Amino acid sequence: MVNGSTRIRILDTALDLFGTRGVGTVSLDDIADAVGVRKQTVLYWFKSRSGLIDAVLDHAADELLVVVEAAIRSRGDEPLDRVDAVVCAVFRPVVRRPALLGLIREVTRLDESHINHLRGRLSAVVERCLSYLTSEMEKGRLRTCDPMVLAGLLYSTVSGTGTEPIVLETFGWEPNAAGLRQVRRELRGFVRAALQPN
Amino acid sequence: MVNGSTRIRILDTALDLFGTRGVGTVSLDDIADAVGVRKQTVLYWFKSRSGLIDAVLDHAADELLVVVEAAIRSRGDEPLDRVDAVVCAVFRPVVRRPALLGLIREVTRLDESHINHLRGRLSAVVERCLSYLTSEMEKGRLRTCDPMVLAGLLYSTVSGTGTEPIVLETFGWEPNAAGLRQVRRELRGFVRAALQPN
DNA sequence: TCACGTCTCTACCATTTGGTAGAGAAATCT
DNA sequence: AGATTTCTCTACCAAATGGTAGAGACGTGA
Repeated sequence: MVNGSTRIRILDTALDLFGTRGVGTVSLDDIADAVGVRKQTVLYWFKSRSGLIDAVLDHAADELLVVVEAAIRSRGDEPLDRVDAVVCAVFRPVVRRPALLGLIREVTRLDESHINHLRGRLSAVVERCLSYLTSEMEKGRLRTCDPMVLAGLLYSTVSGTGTEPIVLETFGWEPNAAGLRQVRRELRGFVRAALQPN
Repeated sequence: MVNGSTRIRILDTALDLFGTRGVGTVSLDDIADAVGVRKQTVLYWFKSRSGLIDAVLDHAADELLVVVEAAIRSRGDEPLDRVDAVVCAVFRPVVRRPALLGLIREVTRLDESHINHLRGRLSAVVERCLSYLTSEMEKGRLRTCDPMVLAGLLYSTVSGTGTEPIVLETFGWEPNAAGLRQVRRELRGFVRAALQPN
């Protein structure tokens, strides 16, 4: 009953492949090869491709939740600082594990059942963010707007920056450590400017 | 030598399917079925799957370029208004042809040759945008920052909003005409606030 | 009328896909 | 030791994939 190491390795590898190449284009054989195992071993641990996808989504949600929760609690009272902390927190996986946000983004290509699965896992954090944004707007400490759409915009901006290095390269950006810091700095400035109360 | 109608229909259908379901998960049979024709007809018009992909990317770039070029010229001198016009212009396909931005976003999943192909088609517009942003920043009429990264952020924000309705739904958004207008309004406000000179 | 280019079709093919069946090694329990 | 559970393997399979070969229908120009 122990081990789990093979299972975990499959999960990690699948997350990377799904996130970088897209769920639909990665076969069980691809994953098995990358892990160094046969496809049938993958099917032993996860009863079907669809089951594996759900498990990987769980895995990704877990990783993301930890990061975001920690960031929300970390910094003081000022809302711009808190949002900034979350932005930075979400930006970290962009550097360390690009596949993570790439996978979340894949949600658009999945079918209803997987979408609902992931939604269930993320709804708690979403609720927290929304009520936080709402209350700070009411206090006049954030630019007033529709918090729901604002949250979506924030997500899009951060996730797009992280998951589309190729697009940024088209705009002339150079993909190295210094470039990444630069992108993060501008991203924070952009978000800050967009949220400033008027 | 005339006709072309079948070719165009294939191109249009492929754009829609590639853009909404992802390039990697759409087969030639899928496209042929949707057009109402056999796979071999598709392969008559485009010598291979890869050739079709390039042709579809061209098709998409054309459609996008027309829209953006028109918007850039359309409005007065004030940079915030111009950027706003471009945002609205890019937002229109979001409503009318969601697959268009979805396809552009697929670039991340494509291989080098297709990426370079698309880049070649879009580089002119990108250059124009960058030099415009730079000059307006120098005149102090836009918030000063790295124009390259700013352009990337703008793209991410608009494209993310348009291509991830499912994510927005997770935040509670309702996908109907009124909801779309709401999203566009907030998006414009968000961008305006982020670009305001300080 | 005949030849030719245009367009779509049927018939195949080798490869890859997700998935099943079940054998065999190794550890764990009794 | 013997029995059982855990884990990975080989050997298949039916369906779907991108692609080739080539026939036949169609209109157009000479």
